[in-house]
Amino acid sequence: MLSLFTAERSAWSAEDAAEQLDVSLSTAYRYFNSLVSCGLLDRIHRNHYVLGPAIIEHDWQIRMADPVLKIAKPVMIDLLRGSDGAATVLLCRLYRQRVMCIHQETNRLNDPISSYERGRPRPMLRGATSKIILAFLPTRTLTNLWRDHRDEIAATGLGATFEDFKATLKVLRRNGFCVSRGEVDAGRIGIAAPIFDGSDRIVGSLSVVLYSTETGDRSINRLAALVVAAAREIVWTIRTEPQAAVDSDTVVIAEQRRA
Amino acid sequence: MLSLFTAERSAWSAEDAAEQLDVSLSTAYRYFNSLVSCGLLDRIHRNHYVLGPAIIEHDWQIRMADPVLKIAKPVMIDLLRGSDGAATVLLCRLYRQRVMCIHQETNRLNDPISSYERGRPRPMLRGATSKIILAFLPTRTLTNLWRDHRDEIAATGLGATFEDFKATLKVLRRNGFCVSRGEVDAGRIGIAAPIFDGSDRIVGSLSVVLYSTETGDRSINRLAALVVAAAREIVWTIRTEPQAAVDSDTVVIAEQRRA
DNA sequence: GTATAATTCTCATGTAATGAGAATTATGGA
DNA sequence: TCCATAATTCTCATTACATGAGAATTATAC
Repeated sequence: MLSLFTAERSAWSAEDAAEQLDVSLSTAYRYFNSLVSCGLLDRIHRNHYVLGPAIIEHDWQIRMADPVLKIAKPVMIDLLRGSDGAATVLLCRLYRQRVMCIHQETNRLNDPISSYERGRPRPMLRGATSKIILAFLPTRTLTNLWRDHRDEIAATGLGATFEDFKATLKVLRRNGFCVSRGEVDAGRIGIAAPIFDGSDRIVGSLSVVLYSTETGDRSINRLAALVVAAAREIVWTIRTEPQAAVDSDTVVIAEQRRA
Repeated sequence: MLSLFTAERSAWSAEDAAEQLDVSLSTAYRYFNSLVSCGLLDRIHRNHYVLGPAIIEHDWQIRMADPVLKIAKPVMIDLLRGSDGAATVLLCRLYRQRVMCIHQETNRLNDPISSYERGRPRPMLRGATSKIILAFLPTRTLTNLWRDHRDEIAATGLGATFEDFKATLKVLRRNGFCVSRGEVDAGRIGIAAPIFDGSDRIVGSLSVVLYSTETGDRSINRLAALVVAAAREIVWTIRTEPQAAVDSDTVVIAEQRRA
């Protein structure tokens, strides 16, 4: 039911929801009432239901206390310090065949470098942030992607055939990081490294976005190494200390490990 | 189930959840699996469940497309323009006997004036943002608040007896806005006006937070009038044009009405 | 490779959801 | 203030699903 609500359609009537979900009107009202009572939806006006305050509250909770973010944030802040000029560091993840930004740190608050925003779905096939994830996806998933998006894959230059596509990704995989130029936002360079879960499955990526005009090849190489190291640190910490991430001493522990 | 997850306890095991919810272990796993499959929860590690990516995504959707925010944002931006010096404009709402910030606009991105953050629960009894809401709560609700928080209410100076408490709120109500100094954040002044729903029930407030040192009495009076007018505009627009708020021309309509 | 904790599955029992449509309520306009 | 009407809630027979207990299976870390 919650997935009815999107940026394209932020409000629903009970009647429209009933039709969309193929349930009766009274069932739709029941669903709405149930979700309104726990705050996930809100009724702003007669027959207008929207996403509710519990979403906002839980998002704050994630920002404040999510174990993965607790680990990743200080690492991202360090990475930002290691970047010259304007930079944004992104932590993104795979979700629903899209790449979504989970957290960012930037040194340009007043003038955003990147179109990535927390929660915003981004293209799966463009940009270092996404391509480094692609590189580590299982073949089965790539097969599905190829079947559904072959024209777009070809258009991005990732490969005109499935074999080419896989070969391109294999190179990225061997490389361990990905550099892209202007694929999502013009005049930007993205450098990204993969983030894995405890079973070595790809779950996301860590990336830095910079202005092309401020970034030479020497910087790119230096930063790529920093990004890869930072991503590894995040992975390793999550893997070995998931419980510590829940505790309020996490930042201290992470700092000690880095020293 | 979702309400298990708070800033204080961001991760749960199935066993702890089962105990907390007074259900069997297999039922807890079922709940977890159901919520993980729709993205509201995530499993970050063996036996570690946290809030999931759907929350982040839906929060982005709210920020992008919520009908109330679409109406309120331009009004808040205008109000910010009418503020001298450092200022933050807050849109807050009542939720679960707390006041929660829904949106803010500030001219000090690098140096936050206010401890209010989107999604963060704030005190119900301190600060203009909350007190103007209190002023318009039904007596039944005030009675409950008095019963549960009488010492704190007295400590804030709102009233040593229930009658005093109600009298204080009546003054605020008559006033139509509230000014507070340093009640939530030291060295700050807050000026707030109420936001009502379509049936004239209090649902939130619009406020401006400023540095005390930058703000004289003349400014306060001028801004109070601006805040009250802005809040009224928001209320009126939501009430008369809820459908328009969903359409992408909302901002245009709101601008035309103000001209 | 293996012990063990975590997780999934099975099944009998118990509980809740659903749709259709009547009854009630809230709202906006005259 | 009144009233028509859309929105919402309620009722009830029917249908479907949830639950707990505990066995079976899987994943993980050493």
